[in-house]
Amino acid sequence: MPKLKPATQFARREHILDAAEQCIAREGFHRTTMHDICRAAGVSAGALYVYFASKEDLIAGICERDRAKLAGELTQLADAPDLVSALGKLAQHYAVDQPVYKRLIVLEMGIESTRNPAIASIFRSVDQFVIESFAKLFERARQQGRIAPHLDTQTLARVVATIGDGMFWRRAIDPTHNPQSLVTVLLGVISTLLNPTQPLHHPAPVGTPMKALT
Amino acid sequence: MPKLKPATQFARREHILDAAEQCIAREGFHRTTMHDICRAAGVSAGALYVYFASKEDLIAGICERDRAKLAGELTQLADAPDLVSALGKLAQHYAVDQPVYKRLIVLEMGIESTRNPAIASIFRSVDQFVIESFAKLFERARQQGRIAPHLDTQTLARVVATIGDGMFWRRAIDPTHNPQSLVTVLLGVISTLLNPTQPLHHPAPVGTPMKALT
Amino acid sequence: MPKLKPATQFARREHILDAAEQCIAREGFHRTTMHDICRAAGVSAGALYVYFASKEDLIAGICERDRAKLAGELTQLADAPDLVSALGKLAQHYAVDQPVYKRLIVLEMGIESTRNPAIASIFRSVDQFVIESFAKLFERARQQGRIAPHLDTQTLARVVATIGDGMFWRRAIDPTHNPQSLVTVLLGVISTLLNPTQPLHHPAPVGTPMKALT
Amino acid sequence: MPKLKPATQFARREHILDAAEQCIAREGFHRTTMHDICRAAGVSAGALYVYFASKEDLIAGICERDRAKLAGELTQLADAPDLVSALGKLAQHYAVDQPVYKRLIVLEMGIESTRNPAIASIFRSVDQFVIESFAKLFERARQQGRIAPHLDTQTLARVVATIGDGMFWRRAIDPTHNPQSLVTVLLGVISTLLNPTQPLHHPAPVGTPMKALT
DNA sequence: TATGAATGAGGATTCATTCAT
DNA sequence: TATGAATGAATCCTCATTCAT
Repeated sequence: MPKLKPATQFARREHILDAAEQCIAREGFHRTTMHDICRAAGVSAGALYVYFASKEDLIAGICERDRAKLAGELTQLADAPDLVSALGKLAQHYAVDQPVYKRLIVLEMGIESTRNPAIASIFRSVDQFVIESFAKLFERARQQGRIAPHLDTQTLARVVATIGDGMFWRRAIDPTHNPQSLVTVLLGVISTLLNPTQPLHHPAPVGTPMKALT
Repeated sequence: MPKLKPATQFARREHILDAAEQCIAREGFHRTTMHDICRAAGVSAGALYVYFASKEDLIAGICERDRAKLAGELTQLADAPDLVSALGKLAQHYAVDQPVYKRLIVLEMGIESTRNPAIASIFRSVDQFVIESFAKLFERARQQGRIAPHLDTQTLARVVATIGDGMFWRRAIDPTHNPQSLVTVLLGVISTLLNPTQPLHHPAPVGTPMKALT
Repeated sequence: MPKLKPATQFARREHILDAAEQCIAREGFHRTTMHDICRAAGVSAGALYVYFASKEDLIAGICERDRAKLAGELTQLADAPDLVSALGKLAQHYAVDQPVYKRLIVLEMGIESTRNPAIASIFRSVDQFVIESFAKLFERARQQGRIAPHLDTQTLARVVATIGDGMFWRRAIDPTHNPQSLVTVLLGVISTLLNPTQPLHHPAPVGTPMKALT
Repeated sequence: MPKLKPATQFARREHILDAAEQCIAREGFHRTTMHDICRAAGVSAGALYVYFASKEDLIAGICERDRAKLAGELTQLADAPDLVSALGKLAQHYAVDQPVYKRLIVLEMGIESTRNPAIASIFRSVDQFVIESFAKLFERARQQGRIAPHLDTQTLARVVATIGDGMFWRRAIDPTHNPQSLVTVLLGVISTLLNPTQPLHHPAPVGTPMKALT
């Protein structure tokens, strides 16, 4: 048989990853069976193994794709003129707009990263990249006099990342959670950390969907 | 053997739960086999099933015990004279001193709560109890003039819980994480939220082990 | 401890056998667990094993008791003045009055006898005894001129036994079955086989409970 | 493998059913393990579960196949010109020629039907069909003047079925049993019941193998 | 004797992966 | 490439039996 066009191959792989994400959000990595994924993707077991060497590999594929997307979006953040509003858009996207099932996948990934070296490598490198990006962002802003934090920018980055983690966790795990109001408050907190002289709790308005990141 | 003394039965149950926690922290709920747990507890399969009706039941037992302990500790918090230092001790315990494997169990629980109604019931009721406790605590402190937050105490409670979630997540997931410094900063943030007029970043010193809660 | 009085021992054994019969009628030999029987008898596992060395032994005990009773009742039959009415009482007892669960036990026994040598020995010896008893009964009646069958009495005995088997089977297996009417007809059939000259289908009336056999 | 041809699938299913029947005749439904059946069929556990969803399902499959065959053969009986000889062929097949293990399966089925609703439904519907078929057969023969029974045809049908049950039971359970002679006698009995005026015990000769039904 | 907790081999079933077609 | 039947080790759980108390 003639080799499939790379574009078709890529599309099929993506399709399988999409189906797998749905299954995994519903059941978790380890209760999702390859057969579940085959059914969800409308693909035979044999076909699935053309695109992924193993279940491990498929899970890694999901993580890689998700984290690459996050990393890409962070890169765009570097050019943002208004730091706080850029962070607001990011928060809006990841802690409000994005469907819960995408958040659940990230939790699965995080936990898996404590056990699975392949996932750990993907997950941690992106996590460090995120923090480094924040740190650079903050450092540049500080040098340009746009922010004047009391904390060093490394710590600041870690604080912001941790607050983000909290929002993501709660978004995924708490069905009674109202993300919007919380995001507003926490963005205010971050804003104050960046510029302690500014009055507390008058955060830049958020809520504009982050088109570019969807 | 005649009927075991309730104390012995309880101790044996606890022993199994301890062993199961170790396994689950290492492998997760679904990759941990009953056989693993038997081996870790030094107990036969049959004996294990004397104390737990099923794997589900054992998992629920772990969650219940863990959450009951948390709820108990929160109850003690109500009598704390100094709110911020009490929160500091709590944070110190859960985000710094407690071994990482205990934190991983909580992550497992949270994720499981999105899929397993029995776990959901345990997890969410305690989660709500935590937030309610915070809210009451803050409300009382506010009425006594010990704090003067801009936010309503309900929102404040949810913000504090979310920041806590972030610390717990990072403690569990990030091996490069230095919890102590982060806790100090975030406690400062909370302190400022409670009393916006106070200067930022001079939080009450933390680091004293939380004896009463261990 | 002082040895239990033999009467008490016997009573306890009987009690366990009764409980076991109930369980086995409900679930069959192999789906009945020793634990089921313990619960039904209100006896601990250890106690049960005082009276029966194994599950095999308990099953054999049930069979032995049941078959001994049957053999005993057949022995009484030997003295019956009216052959047909005596057979009628027997049929009435075993194919009409006796509770279905007792019949089910006999089916279990029969099947078990095809696989389990211990049961086979018990079951077959009594089965042969039954047929031999019938044969002798018939032979004596024939010699006394009370019956005048065309068939030899050995064959006659086997025919009667087989017809009995059919009634017992149907009684146990068919919930829509009306045993009374069938017994009447089949007793007529047997009556005719014994005395072909007598008019067909005016069997001796049956229906009187067989007190002595209960 | 691409999708197996339905014929192949059917054949493989039949093969498993055959193997399972052998095992079950030897050990009974509940002492036969799926592994036994796999070994007997030369098939892996996974393969077996392609064809049967569970042990229950496999047992139901055995019952269904067996009972469907019986029902089919009864249907053919409807066209028989000579009623007694047709019944003779049936008896010959089921109570003489058919291997004992097939008979044991039916006993297993019957007992299982008292506990397992799925089996009960299969077993009882065919049992009723058998009796109804007999009743119709007898009723037609009576209307055509070919028989002149004293009993109503419904009762007659139940009597004949019960006598059949007796023969089947004995064939399965009694290794000393000589089915041929008994069948001859009992067929004579039935013949007399159908036509009480005819002389007793000169039944139509039986013994010709029932080609069409094998 | 009696208790019932404990043992551990064994049973039904699942599922990642392979491979003949 | 794609199919899906087949493999078989691994999983959860049961249960006849034992034995320390």
